[in-house]
Amino acid sequence: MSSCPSDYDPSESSKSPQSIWESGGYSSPSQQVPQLTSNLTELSVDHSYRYNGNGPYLQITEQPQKYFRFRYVSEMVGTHGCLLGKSYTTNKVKTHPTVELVNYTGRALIKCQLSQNKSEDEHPHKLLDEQDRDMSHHVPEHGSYRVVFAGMGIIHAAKKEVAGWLYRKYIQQNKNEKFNKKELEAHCERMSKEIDLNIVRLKFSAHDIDTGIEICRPVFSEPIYNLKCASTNDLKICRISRCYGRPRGGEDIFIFVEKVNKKNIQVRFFRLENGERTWSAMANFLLSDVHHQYAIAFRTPPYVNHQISEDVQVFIELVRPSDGRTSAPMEFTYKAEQIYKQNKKRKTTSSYSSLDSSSGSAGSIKSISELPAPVVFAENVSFFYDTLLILQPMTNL
Amino acid sequence: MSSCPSDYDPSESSKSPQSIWESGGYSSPSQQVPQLTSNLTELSVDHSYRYNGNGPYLQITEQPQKYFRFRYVSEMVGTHGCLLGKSYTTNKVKTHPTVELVNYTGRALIKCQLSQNKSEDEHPHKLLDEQDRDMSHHVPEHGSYRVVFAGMGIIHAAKKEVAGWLYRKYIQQNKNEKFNKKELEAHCERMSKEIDLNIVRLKFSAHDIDTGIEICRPVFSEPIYNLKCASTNDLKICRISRCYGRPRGGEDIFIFVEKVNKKNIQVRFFRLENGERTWSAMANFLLSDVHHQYAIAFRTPPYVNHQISEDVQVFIELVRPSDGRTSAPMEFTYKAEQIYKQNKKRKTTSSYSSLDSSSGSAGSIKSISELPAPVVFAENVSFFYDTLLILQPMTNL
DNA sequence: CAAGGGGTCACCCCCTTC
DNA sequence: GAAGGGGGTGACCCCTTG
Repeated sequence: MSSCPSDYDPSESSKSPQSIWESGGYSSPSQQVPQLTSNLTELSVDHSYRYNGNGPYLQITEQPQKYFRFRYVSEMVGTHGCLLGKSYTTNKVKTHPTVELVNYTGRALIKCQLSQNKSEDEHPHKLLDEQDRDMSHHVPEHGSYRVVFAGMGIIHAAKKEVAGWLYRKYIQQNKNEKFNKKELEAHCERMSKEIDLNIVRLKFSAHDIDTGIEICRPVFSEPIYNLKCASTNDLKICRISRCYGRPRGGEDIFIFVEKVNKKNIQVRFFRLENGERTWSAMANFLLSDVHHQYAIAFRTPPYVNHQISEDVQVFIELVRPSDGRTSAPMEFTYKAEQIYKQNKKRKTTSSYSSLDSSSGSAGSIKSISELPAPVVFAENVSFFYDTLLILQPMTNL
Repeated sequence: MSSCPSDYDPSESSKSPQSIWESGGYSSPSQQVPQLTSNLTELSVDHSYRYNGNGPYLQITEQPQKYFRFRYVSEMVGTHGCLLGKSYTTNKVKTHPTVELVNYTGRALIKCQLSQNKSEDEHPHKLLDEQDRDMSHHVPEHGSYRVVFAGMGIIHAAKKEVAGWLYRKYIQQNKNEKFNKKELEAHCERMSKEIDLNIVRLKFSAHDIDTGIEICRPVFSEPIYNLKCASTNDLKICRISRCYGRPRGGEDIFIFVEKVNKKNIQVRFFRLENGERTWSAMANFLLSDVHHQYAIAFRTPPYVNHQISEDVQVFIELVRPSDGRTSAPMEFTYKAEQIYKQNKKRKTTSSYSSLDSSSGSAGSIKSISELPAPVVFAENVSFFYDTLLILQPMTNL
């Protein structure tokens, strides 16, 4: 297994408790390939595709995009775009998941199916290709073993259908065995809860065109996450109420974010120097500061050094503890305070505790060029140069 | 009708296109009262309850609360609280909708049903009282004609069931008539769309205990709005990113709000002097500034006078154009700018157009006591007195 | 139309307080 | 536990833009 030449190594991912019920066989009702085996532990036909150094193998040359919206059948009235290739995210040229059969000369059938993420078992969701078939398989053209899977969609199975689907699958694969109906139902019910309906992988397999026997081990794509789910979606900071602050921290910032789970979200500040994170700190907020999954009010963390003599550019990102995933970072600047800028190192701590008198400003911004690029509101800038009116007379006193 | 002594006047509210299908009769399957009439235009039995100056009448002595969450049957597993009286919102003493039969001496049956808002027709939603019956009716104790309706809930009918409900209602009320099935279905389908499922009224009626005949005109409560609906719910500003700004406006503020509809929401600034709104202005924002129904980023409007010499306390409120309803106001302060405070009235307009150099502060706050009470974040205050550090050295130059 | 989105309906749970 | 709320989720239904 570890000798598989694919760049994706699924070796750590076949420990699902599902295996005994799912087995390794394919159960598509509409496929030409006969039922291969109903017991994965035997691996009786699997010997043929053990990679031996120069045998045929499948290679994914274009991974699918990482995030995609899984659609319910009821949403399939029109079209909503298909699964694109990963490189589309960077270059704007549309690609599609692509697989290549290497070291093979005969005719072959390349199939694509949905697999679970934590195991290699079939996923209850369905692939929908352009022709509205529920399973997608392509014959490579003569001479080329590269197959582009264009026009695929991921059809979200209804949650409550999953247990029944597992049950029927088991019955069909174990026709001769006897079983306790109640027990099997309960088991399928439990198993259905183990399947993550918001992550799938593409499983590509190559088959002899006549016998249907697998030519080599199947390959699995990188996981595809459901774009419309708060636990797997893309994290994003959409807007920020201000993108500068004092090194001492403790200031309130409001951010607008894409759907998050209040119990599974953090806001991290970090500094990047030569590509390395030299400092990081979590922003402070309570569960109740997460407003309906779409906005967060938090307190800025203090920077490592409160007495910086120059502005420090840092970044803010969302972090989802459950999977460690982070959002694209937003820029944030810790503004050097005037007294430290001018090398006045006098102690000022005592004045912090005074509440009764103060004059206020939002920071100590000396020049518009020090400000981070206005990532969200270009108009925010007006906020700064307008205050010229106020401070000029004062400094001229 | 206008001579009805009830403090609620429903005279403008019986113009629904539903009338011909719904008619004025009651169609509860479990009631003792026989079908009265199937044609409201006749009003054949209605003469009995025409108020003639000293006849009996019904009077609502406690209106129902204005906002209440309508629950689906599926949500009725436990209990989720019942419909309270309107005065509960102000005093914290629990009351319930209450009605009184005046100028009557015999025994009577007082019933409560749900009616639509724009017409007096029955509402597809159901009343659920303590005993889980789908209709509520109380007999007044001897000597007292005041009835307290406690323990009622409003059961939300499924939207797709409404057309069928209308259809069955019509069939039952017009047993002898012949009709075109297709046409009637289409009509009911259309009619069902006219019923607002997020507003109901309570309809109280008084009946002779033996004959079931109505003793007087029924009374209708003030409308009750579904608390969980973005077009009828309570508007609320939950949080604000800052509650002060410059008189010229144009500053960005983020607010967290309860569910709003982006096409049906405005942010209004206004000034209150001796209880009168002496100034008001709408904040500026685009549809895209409303973030997923729960947050709004807007630009402050300029105050009527840019050159105020003293801080001006105003208010911010949400406004829903569709029904004119507003949220509780939040305090906001237009801070007088330093130059005008010190009576320096020199022209400074030319410097507005300069972009290349500026030094900034958020305003010209001179004293913490000028700040509005911290409505949301008490800790916001630290923001101000901390800046003491920055400005003090500058003004002392 | 295609390709993306966002909102909504019902329903399902989860908290708090006693 | 019940009572009295509240928030989140699956499935579905729309709407913008080109």
